[in-house]
Amino acid sequence: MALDLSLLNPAQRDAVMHVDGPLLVIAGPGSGKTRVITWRVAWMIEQGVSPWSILAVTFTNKAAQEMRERIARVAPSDGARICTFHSFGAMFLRAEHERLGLARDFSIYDESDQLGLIKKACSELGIDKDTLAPREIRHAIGEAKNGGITPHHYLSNARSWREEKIAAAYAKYQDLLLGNNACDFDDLLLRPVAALRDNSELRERYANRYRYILVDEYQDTNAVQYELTRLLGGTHRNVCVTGDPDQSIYSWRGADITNILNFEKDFSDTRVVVLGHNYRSTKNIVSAADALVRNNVSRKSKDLFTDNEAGHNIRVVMTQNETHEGIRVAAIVKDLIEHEGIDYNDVAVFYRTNAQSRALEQGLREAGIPYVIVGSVEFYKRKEIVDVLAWLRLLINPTDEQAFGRAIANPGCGVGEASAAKIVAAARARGINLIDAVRDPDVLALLRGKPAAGARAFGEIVGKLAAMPKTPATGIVSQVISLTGYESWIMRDDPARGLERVENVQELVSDAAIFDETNRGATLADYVERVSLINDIDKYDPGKRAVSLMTLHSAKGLEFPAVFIAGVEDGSIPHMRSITGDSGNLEEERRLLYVGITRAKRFLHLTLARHREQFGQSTRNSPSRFLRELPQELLAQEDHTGGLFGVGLGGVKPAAVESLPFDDDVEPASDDDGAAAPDPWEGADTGPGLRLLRKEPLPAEPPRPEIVPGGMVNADLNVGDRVRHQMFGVGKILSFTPHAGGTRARILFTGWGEKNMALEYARLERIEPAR
DNA sequence: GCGGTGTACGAAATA
DNA sequence: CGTACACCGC
Ligand SMILES: Nc1ncnc2c1ncn2[C@@H]1O[C@H](COP(=O)(O)OP(=O)(O)OP(=O)(O)O)[C@@H](O)[C@H]1O
Repeated sequence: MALDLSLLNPAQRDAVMHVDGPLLVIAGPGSGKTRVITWRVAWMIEQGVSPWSILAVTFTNKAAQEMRERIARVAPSDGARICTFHSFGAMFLRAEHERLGLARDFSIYDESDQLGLIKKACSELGIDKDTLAPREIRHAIGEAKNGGITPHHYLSNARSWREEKIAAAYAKYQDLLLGNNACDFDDLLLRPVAALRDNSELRERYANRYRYILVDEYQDTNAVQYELTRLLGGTHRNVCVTGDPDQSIYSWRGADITNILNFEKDFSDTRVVVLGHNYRSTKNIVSAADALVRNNVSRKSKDLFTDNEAGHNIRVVMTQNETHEGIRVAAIVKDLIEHEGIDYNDVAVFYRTNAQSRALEQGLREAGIPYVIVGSVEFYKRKEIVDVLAWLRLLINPTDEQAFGRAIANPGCGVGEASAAKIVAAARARGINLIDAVRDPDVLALLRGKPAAGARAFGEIVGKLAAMPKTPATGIVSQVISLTGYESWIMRDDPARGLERVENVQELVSDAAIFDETNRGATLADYVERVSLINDIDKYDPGKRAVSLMTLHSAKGLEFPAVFIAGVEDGSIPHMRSITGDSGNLEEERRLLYVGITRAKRFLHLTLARHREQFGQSTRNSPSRFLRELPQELLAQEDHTGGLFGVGLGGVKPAAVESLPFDDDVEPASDDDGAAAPDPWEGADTGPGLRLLRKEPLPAEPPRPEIVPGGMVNADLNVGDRVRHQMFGVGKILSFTPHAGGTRARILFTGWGEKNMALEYARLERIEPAR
């Protein structure tokens, strides 16, 4: 148990043994930062610091989990809080919910919940979603929240009609969140920060509780996380932050690299430790990474070196398309396993976007290579899972209208959007929650026919579920599935993929079971909270021998003996949006590749596909510009395209490829560009020829038909008339559209937004225009 | 009003 | 290609 500090180098030891006062550890990749953090915590505990007073914040749940385990192995660390910023926020809000006017079991809204709420806000405010896209509003709100700007603030700074609308939507959105007893991800940080800032008693209490604070990946903290760190640690100043400006890859999420650059100013007398000795990778890999990142101009130069052997060259594998890329990767994996003593576990494949995993998976699968997707296209985001979770969320927080809407629609029970809205409105009006509302005879009396029967059935089920014990979580989860008949509904609703989706639902039950197992005494609320904060699922079989697939972003902090980076092409790495758009940040793309490269211990492969299917059509790609920045003598190029990529990268002719195990492939003859010739199509489409073909601006749209065709009962309605609707109240007619068997009217209702309805079904009542 | 169906549009990364 | 949503029939 005792720590053997001789296993650390002098710089690492300095950092580990620094207990009181601010500490900044700038750690190059593979320099033992993780080791330093875990040992430092262990050291503090050994020095008599109570684990209870330690707060270690990591960036991902995976990192938190790993750190918890590693610390537990070297010190009795029970009681230390090791978590992400967001779970700290959630914990804080739960503990302080009362003083913050929040229900204890508030819901945590993810992006799609947010979008739903924003749409609702727009609709209630009469904001047309074609003029102002809900996504844009969400983006604006996110940005505002990251900068700590309140709706009120936003409005007073609004410079345009557009910004005023966004301000209104922001305010409404915030209201709706409140009404639903919900927080979005940003609120999980913002609300604690506001509370700690405004309440010194609270701040002192928390600062006293957490007398030692560690923040990992500090280069990727945003303004709010920075504020939180200062609020908690500003007084006692026992704050240790670790990070590497060269590995900052989250600026798109508001991460601000100046947080780490200014740490020394924020905390005077900071002890600074720089770790530059890489213990992870071969010389060739370290040199390549170092050469690459030196191309970043806005960067403080920093040394990265290693005593490890030179190792193998970096293989640059050029393939024809993404399928071919998958096949080649699989072939090399097989070769590594057969000839290099590498195990499946030792191999990782990284890519820029989740969508790229498909072809790689296929290649591995067809070669019989086991793999796992780490942080996959999030399990908890699949429709069938979201549906079941909506039921769970509703049971925990019966004021959650988003959850209610989803639960009542899935499985479909004959209650549509409008009837659901009616129940919601009735609940609001009566000040009761949604579960009570849907079981209230007076509320049910507002509906008739199919919706009424459906709502009654729904109410019975949800009532039964609400009465059940909420511990353990698994019981309720399976009850939801069986009582709602969810699985048979899926099979009926989507026969093609029904089976797969049923399996996913089953997997959710196992996930809950694992949760119950590892968190004895935890409730359904705990499970729902965890699910809201984590988007990856506990796999059954963590020790499974398998190749890991993940995005470059989720690779941060990990290491593997053999690494593949797929799609090293312009447009992918760097991503298209960073090349074209002005918001793009090429340096961050370079850092992303840097992070990927430095995950490799011994074998590194960069693969390229000449063609890639995107949106159903083929694109042609050039090698990543970053390849030219790597020392060419460290690269071993392998062309499996028959010269489709043209001349070698960086102007160096491809070296005669060493005899490779895969040369017996039949390569289709190159049917297009020859080796040195420029692509015949490239550059041409920007020529003047095409510009002449540009379409003339479209003629202005013909005026909409103003008058109702067809002799309906309501035929005397006109655009602009005010009408009353049974459910939506008073509204104004915007337009009519003829359709088979009658007429539809687009009507703007106050408080409900725009609705499109068939006149023969909507029992509209005309109100005399007030003249 | 509900639910089925056709189509227009769209995906960078994560808590 | 896959999905979200607008549209239309009942
Ligand atoms: N003093 C040391 N002597 C030998 N090996 C070490 C030493 N310190 C760390 N290592 C090894 O170096 C590797 C990288 O360490 P670690 O994962 O802590 O790096 P890191 O700085 O967290 O990397 P990154 O910032 O890239 O995530 C690990 O395999 C670790 O065991």
